Amino acid sequence: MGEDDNFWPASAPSQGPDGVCGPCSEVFYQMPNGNEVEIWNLVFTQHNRIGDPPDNLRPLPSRNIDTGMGLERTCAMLQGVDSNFHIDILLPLVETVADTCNQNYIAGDDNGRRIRRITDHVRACTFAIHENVLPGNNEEKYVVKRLLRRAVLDGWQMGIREPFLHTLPPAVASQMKHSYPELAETVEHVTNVIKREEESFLATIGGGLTRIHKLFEGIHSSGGGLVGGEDAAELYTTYGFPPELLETLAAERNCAFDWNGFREAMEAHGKKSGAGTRVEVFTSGPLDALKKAMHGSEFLGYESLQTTSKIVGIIAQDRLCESLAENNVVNGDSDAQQLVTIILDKTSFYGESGGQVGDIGWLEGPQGTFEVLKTQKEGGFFLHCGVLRTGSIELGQEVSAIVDERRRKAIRRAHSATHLVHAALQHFLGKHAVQQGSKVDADLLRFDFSHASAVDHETLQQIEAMVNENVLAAAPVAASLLPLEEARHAGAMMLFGEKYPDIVRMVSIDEISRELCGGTHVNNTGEIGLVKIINEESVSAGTRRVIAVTGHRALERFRQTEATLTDSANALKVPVTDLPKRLQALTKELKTLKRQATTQQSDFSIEELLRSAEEVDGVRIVVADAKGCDAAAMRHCIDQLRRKASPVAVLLGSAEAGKVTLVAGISREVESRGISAGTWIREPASLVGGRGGGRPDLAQAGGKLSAKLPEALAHAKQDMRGILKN
RNA sequence: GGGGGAUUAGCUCAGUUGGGAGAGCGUCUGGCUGGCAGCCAGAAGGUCAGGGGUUCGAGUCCCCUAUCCUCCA
Repeated sequence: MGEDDNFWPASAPSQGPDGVCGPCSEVFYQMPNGNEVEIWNLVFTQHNRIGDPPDNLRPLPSRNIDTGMGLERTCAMLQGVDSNFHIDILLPLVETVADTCNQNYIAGDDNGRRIRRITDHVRACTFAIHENVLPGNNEEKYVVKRLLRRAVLDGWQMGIREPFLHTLPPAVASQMKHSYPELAETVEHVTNVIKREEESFLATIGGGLTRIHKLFEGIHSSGGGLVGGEDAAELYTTYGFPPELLETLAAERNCAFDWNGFREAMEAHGKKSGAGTRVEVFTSGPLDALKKAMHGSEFLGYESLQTTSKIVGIIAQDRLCESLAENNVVNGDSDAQQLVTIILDKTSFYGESGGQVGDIGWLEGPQGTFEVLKTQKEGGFFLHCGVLRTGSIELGQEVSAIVDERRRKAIRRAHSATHLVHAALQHFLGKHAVQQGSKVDADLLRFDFSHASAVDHETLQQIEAMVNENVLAAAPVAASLLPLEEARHAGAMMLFGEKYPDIVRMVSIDEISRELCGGTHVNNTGEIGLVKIINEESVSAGTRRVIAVTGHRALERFRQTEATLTDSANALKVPVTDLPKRLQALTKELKTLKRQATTQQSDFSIEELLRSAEEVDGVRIVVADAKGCDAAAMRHCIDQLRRKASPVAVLLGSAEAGKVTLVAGISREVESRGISAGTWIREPASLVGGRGGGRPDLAQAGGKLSAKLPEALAHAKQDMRGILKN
């Protein structure tokens, strides 16, 4: 057989993709009804495909046999049923789904397929959410979201308009309880997550429906009977409105749906999105040579902050070099170009990882000093990035590698505080509030965790109180190395998606917290000093973020706040405690004054203006300098004139330091003679060096030549006389 | 990581050649009223997400930032 049938991935040699591949043997079973089912595939992985043929299959250094047998397919075979969904542990679930959807399950029809899809998706999502993979916007989270939405859509197409998926996880948990009893523990949480996602998607559909109504109106008014692929793709990519649903709605209105156009548009979108430049931050070229020579640097930073180490690598401008001489010395600030990387055989510098920032410090050699500005970790190597400050250094020299102790201590405080915050969040919000991301800097920590809604002020205070209670308790902090299984047994916090080695490092804070963590910590929580949560916010749907400060930074913050308060109180000449009351009174007063000012301004002289009015052909013309009024006040004034003295044509202007504002308004009777305020105002506006326009009944303009205002007003008056006489 | 969109009253949202910030619901006041969203009249409530730019003039156009939604990887 050819590469089409007998190769994995199918047709890989000629069509790709690049990568490992090989010939395979597929095992088929013929069902009693004559259908053939593939139940097993054996892949003899032996090639690395590079580029197009010919001669594009290179041998792999080590070959292997990868084999997979479909468990459910085999069950179906052994149980003599025609589908995975009809085996003993899945059929009951299929039937439960059918009940929930008010359907009789008929395997062969459209709804049968929908019911099976819902069954599969809700089962997958129950497990995923149980493992704390929540529906979200990227990577595995996005997969969960798509599965849920597809299932809701299937429900919608069977006439369901309410959330229903969330009623199913208990059935999944009970069906699977023999092998996965732990599902029962989280089933309530899973239910809530699914319900929220369902509601969100139904809202998306609802919101899209009005938009789609407009779309159909457009299609009908232009006489077309086709929903364009572009439109469908825009609705989908922008608002998440599923094309299948749009097609159904189109059919109801006798419109066809352009699937080809849709797929083309989606492909274009995929290309545009995928075209994002993914630059390698660190080209490991020069490191590769080192990696061949040695395994990595030894890390001693848990025990000490200073080592005597040998320089084993120097990388400058992306190349390995022998030495740095005096012409490499940098004074003052350095840019990224000038950064040099030093690699030592052993070091106490912590390399940025696990959210904890790298250390800074100094390397002191016999002929020179090197300032380490950041430390990164690449493979097993610690990269000391920085600049040469004095003298010279060269490969093979011994240096004193000294970590900035004050900063390291601040980082340790923040890191241990992070563990305390994590524990407190779980205590008050529930087990689901697990870490999603974390950044630990000097006396500053940022912690993202799963939680649906904002944490209210009171709860946040309780969390902060508990953290500080644990600080005051001066609890001992200890780290130990132990097998992964033992750590799991001890109840250590582990994160989904993290790959842990067989031997892990567990950081325990008394009985308060146990986490697998490679970071550096205080010996005793009392060293943290104080933890102050300064912010709580949303990162994206389902994820919240808290930011907290510790130690010196906490103290600094209190000082600043205090200074701000004192300054404000001094400015208002009241004691600090009276500030809120005083401010409230002031804003109220300000508001009243403002209102008084505008009303006084606008009816400054309605009567006077009317007296100066000139009547032409039954219309009163009012043109005046409204000294000091802004546009809003003049509009108000025009309103009043129109109300009191129609028919009337009004043009007011005011000038102030290099700025002229004109407003013109005419009453309805005047407008009906074909006269427009917008046209009227044009000439005077150009006289003051500006332009203007507006609606027929009200127009606005402005310019810069304030000295020309009288001339412009005179012109306007003359103009209106002329217009009215015609 | 990248593409598209959104952000206007307490809530749901209107607001197009750029020219007077609106509706419904809710709140408050007064009056009418025999009910389950009772009726009428009136009022309060807005830094149009924030910042910059273009313009005589920006909720509206351009740029940046923040947040949320959405699709792709």
